[in-house]
Amino acid sequence: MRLLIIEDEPGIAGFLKDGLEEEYFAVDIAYDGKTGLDLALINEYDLLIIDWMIPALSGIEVCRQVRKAGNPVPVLFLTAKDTLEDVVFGLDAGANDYIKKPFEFEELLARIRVQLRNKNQNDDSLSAGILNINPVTHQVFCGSNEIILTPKEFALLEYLIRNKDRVCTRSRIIEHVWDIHFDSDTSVIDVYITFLRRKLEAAGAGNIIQTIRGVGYIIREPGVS
Amino acid sequence: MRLLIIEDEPGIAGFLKDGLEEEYFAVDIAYDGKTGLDLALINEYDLLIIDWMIPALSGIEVCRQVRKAGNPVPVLFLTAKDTLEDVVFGLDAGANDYIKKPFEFEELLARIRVQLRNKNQNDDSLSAGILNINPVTHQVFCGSNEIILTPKEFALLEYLIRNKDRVCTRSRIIEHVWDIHFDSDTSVIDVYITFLRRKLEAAGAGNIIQTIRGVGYIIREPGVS
DNA sequence: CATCATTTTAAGCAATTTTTAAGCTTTCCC
DNA sequence: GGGAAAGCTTAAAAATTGCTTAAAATGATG
Repeated sequence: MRLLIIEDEPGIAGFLKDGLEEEYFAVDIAYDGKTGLDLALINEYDLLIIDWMIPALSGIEVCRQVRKAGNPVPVLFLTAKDTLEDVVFGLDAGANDYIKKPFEFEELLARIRVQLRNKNQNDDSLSAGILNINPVTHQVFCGSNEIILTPKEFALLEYLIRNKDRVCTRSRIIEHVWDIHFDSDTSVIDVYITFLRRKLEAAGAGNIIQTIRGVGYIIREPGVS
Repeated sequence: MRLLIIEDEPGIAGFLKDGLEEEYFAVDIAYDGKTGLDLALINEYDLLIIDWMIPALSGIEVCRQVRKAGNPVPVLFLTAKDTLEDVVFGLDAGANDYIKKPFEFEELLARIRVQLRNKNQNDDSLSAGILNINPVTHQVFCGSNEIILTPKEFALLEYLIRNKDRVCTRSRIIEHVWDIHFDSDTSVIDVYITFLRRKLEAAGAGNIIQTIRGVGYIIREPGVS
């Protein structure tokens, strides 16, 4: 899951990036509104976290421009302000939620999960067939027995399942799971697909990851055509 | 909708103008190529109808100059000629469609409508009849069942559908899908058309790719003549 | 600092896609 | 109807892509 943080205070930005990367998000940072808007329009993020007070272009203006471009990405506002008018103003500009500074990291995480969950109209746990994964505890179950995955393995599987029944292209996987944005001839994806397939197969999930040659991979929900 | 007719025979020009104005088009007429080109460059038309044989500047030259100026306005050629070379020549010069004289007014009207409709198609998913393709996920559906295509097959189908109801010449296909810009006597296109037809037929889409002998191929939206 | 788990790189092999080439069929014009 | 040109089909060669494995790099932990 790929996030963009638009925040001018390096301390807060760095703290957020570290904390979110520990939760296996791919995180980009922009230190002013203009850069942030450019990044948000060029790349495809799963969530934007925008500070209200930032240089070059206000957070609210960034949000408005993103919406104007027809981009429905969830937006979470970070704000010191808390008067009702300001909140209304922000939500009218197209924000999905806001959180007041100072905030608990746990609360931020919870609100991020809410937004990402809304995206797929699912509850907290994601599933595909017999497979069940929990993004909060980072656990994976095949029926009743747990599959132990490394962080990268988990991130890849989570991305595939969040986008189940859709083809995930190699470039999108490398962007959203590895946060690599330039062309490269790495073969990490192949290797991790092999790792995942081996563990899933051993746990009795069968081979649910299908290859779309020349394009990418897909996990299909069985029985739903 | 504003049209420009470039046609030297006053009889035909007048007949077209009257008929099209009855259909609520705004119609300008130029009686020679030079005047027509000036008008086309100065004003903003939604469609140009150009006769092949006109004084001062040939129709094909007008078309080429318009394209050279970066103007993407749809161009419909009126031609008495119907040898293959001439049609190829015209389409390569940037024309979108052609109609042979003598023609039925109804047919001309239908072709005009096709061009104007194509103009405002900004939708993310492309379709032709029962067929639906998604350029983002590289998936193709015939109704509800998916058709698995290789990358080149997909690229070819996408190009044909993006240009549906327009003739796609072999040279344009080889340029846009294969990125080959020099003449070559390859027969890859034939082979891939065969591949595509076989897969589409098997999926129940019928034979929607029509051959225009000596020119290229076209996918027509059913229900539009 | 040494150890262990995780991640990345690289290389050989296998499978699929793409291209080439040849023979066959259809269409068009004389 | 006959010949030529254009398109269709098929099979096999060439090129590309993906899979797998092992080993090297990285990072975390005591």
